[in-house]
Amino acid sequence: MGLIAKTSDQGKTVMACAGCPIQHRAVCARCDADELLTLEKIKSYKTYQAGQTIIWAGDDMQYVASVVYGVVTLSQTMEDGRRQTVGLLLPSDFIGRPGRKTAPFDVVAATEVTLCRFDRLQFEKLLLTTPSIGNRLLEMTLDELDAAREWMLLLGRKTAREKVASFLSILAQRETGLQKHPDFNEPVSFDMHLTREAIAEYLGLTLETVSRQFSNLKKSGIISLQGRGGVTVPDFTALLNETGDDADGEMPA
Amino acid sequence: MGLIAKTSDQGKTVMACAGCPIQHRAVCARCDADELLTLEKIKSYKTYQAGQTIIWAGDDMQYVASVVYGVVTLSQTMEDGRRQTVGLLLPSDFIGRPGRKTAPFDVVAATEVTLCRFDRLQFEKLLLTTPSIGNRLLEMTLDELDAAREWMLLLGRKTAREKVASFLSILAQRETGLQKHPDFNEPVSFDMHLTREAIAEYLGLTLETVSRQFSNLKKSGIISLQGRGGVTVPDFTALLNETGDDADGEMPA
DNA sequence: CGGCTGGTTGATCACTCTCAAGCGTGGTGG
DNA sequence: CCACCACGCTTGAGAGTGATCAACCAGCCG
Repeated sequence: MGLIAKTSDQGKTVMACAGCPIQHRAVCARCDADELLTLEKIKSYKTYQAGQTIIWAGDDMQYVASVVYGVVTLSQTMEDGRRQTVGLLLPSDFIGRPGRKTAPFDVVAATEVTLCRFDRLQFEKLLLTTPSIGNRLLEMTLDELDAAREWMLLLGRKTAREKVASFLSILAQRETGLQKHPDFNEPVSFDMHLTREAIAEYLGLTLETVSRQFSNLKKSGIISLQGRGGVTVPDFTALLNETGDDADGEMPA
Repeated sequence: MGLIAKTSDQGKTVMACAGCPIQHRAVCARCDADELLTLEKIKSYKTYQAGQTIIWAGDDMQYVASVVYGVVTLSQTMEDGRRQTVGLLLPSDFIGRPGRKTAPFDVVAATEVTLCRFDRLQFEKLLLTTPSIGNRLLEMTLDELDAAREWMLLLGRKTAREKVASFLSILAQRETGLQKHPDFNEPVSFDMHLTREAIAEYLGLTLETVSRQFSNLKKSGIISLQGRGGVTVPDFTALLNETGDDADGEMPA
């Protein structure tokens, strides 16, 4: 990917911020050269395998981090094993919160994941003196709050079919980087990365119901599947019609 | 309530920040005397009647605001009328977001509500120069994000009975200002303020199901009702056992 | 008194869950 | 090389929870 990267003697990958693929969307997006230099001093990269739990709910968090590659989920588990995924973090999203020592949720690598980590205490100190980070973090947190609230509508009110269609349309938009007015008539293809079980945990369904809805959408000609996570949407507008959302251009702001 | 208050000639109530009941929890909690003076210049109070919609989704937001008295809900509506409440704002909670011009959700006064409003543009300017506001707002937003994610577990995975019990326990804690280790054996009484319909919109249920679950909890001796919103919980631990959450001390941080 | 609003309760329906069997692909070892 | 197993996925049958439709009740106000 044309990154300036090398592997240090501790086995941790070191990259220059300059070549970072998420530099213009991450928490550091508005930092100037000096500030980036400061961040470089306290950052470290770490890669996790698919399925690995990065932090367990209740654990101490020594780091905050940005997702560089891969998909991370935040999940909650009830005593009897019921699980709900409460956040889906894609590259440039931020993990952790200044001022909180313990993790409120399980943080799980859904695919192979690379994080850009900052020591939490040093990051907190930096926040006090660097408004460009604090303001960007506030902005990202407000966006995530809006997204969480959108998701509450899905969880509380949508049917299984609408949930699956919404999931696919959101993934399609984020994965393919569709902008505000994509060509709705072009077929869209992408990879889901997630298992049926992970999808079910996110949608508040069982994996069987998710599977059935995929079959239904396939039967309706809304999507087609190519083994192991591949999806093609021949007509994106048709998919949007299945989500239950306002048909007309309510694209993410 | 012992407030330094008077009504101006425009019919708007004016209060000094000094006597404000939410001063130590609101967005201005960490402001010094000078900063409060600046805020006083751009603030105005406004009261709304129960049931009134303060802002419709999509409307321009001229103000951001703090809730001073009353209960405010944020809700989303689908084309066919399905509605989901995605936020319950109590006194000291913050409405609106810097940097966004239009409201993403309906903002509704569930009870009579008094807001302390700030002109949005002036507030945004203030944010750039006053880290004590920005940091407090970040903190509050992160708390709301955590709360929203807790609610996602409720919406996605809990049974109707667990939802109603969770609602009551949360309300009990916020309404009575219970601290981390309240006396669980003391009876707790409070007022729900919300109609069955508003509760149902928040819990992702129908009002009939909510009503039935109240009846069930009453039959089980978990709660008793005294007409028009009054609730008594004789044994708070018994209520917590019905929420599906970890029984042991998982109090909000 | 009658209408209105919010709440309760009942009967039935349907969507999703649960339990269970079966399929396909990829990996391992005899 | 093929048998076997493991894992993720699909599909089916039946059960259960909550939605829907509907009647009724209580308090309030004109």
